[in-house]
Amino acid sequence: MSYIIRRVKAPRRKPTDAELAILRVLWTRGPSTVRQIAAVMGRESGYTTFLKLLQIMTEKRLVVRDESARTHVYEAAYTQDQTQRQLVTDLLERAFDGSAAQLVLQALAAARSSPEELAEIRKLLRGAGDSVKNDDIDARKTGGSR
Amino acid sequence: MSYIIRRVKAPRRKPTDAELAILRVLWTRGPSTVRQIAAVMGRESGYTTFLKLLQIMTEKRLVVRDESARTHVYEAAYTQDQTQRQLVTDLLERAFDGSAAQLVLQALAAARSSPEELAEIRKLLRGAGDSVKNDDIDARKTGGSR
DNA sequence: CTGTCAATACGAAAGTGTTCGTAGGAGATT
DNA sequence: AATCTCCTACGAACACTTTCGTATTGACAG
Repeated sequence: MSYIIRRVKAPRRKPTDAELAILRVLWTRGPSTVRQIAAVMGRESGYTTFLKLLQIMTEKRLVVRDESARTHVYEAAYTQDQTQRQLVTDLLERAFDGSAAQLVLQALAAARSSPEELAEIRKLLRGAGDSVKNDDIDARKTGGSR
Repeated sequence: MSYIIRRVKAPRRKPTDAELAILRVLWTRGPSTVRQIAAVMGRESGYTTFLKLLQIMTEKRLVVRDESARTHVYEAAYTQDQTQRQLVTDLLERAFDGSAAQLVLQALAAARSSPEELAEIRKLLRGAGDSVKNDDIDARKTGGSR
């Protein structure tokens, strides 16, 4: 007798480009309908495209769907922090051999950070001391983004 | 009269997963043959897969092929630094709204950096002063990676 | 009840990425 | 020359992502 191996819970792949774009809307706007998302993205025409994507994302458990009302409301299943960390971890091992220092270096070079940002990063490093605890960092929030 | 728009030079897309894996081999080993790459990756069986990928990468100008000998030798077209920066830039705007500070934060949280790495990052920040010049950073080299 | 509007569900098409089987050529060995 | 081995070239198959056309359903006004 042979068994078919069935994956009970998807291994949580990283979101694709289009999916990430939608997640960004959900993170900034909060729970939203398909139409709202399409509107924010300035593609009112491609309504069904977003619907389809959100259906797929629901299957992948990237978003949670509230079906109580006739018009469904979607919400990101993971916080922006969680997803960002996942993506950074992925990039770290795919292209940086796990060297966070090298990645930080490239980030600074790529973004030409403002003095404010540099100061903030210094503060974070100082605060982190010598061992970084994830929860500490989760609690902290960065003020302005650009 | 109407003209067909022809893209003369591909806009240099970012390497895919499989492509990046091959590039990593080329960066560490230097110019290599298909067989060498397949061997390093422990997939001697999938020889033609790597050959195909390298042919595609040659078209995309991700690698340069030396055809002078019967057995071709491939070399990365861009340095690891250049590619890393491209990938970081991409991630930065796709998932971090351009906030380098936030990305640095997540990198530190994700990697649980060693004290040595943290010290190194601090040094880089100090050296960077208030405005980061890319060339400065290019010149500098990080010692150990993990 | 019936028509209309807006929303979901579904599937097909097009593009890209990855794997692999097969063909054919060049050089070495017998 | 015939054969064997290693190499490149090529195309097909498969999976995944994105887009879009069409069908169906539910709510509601008339």
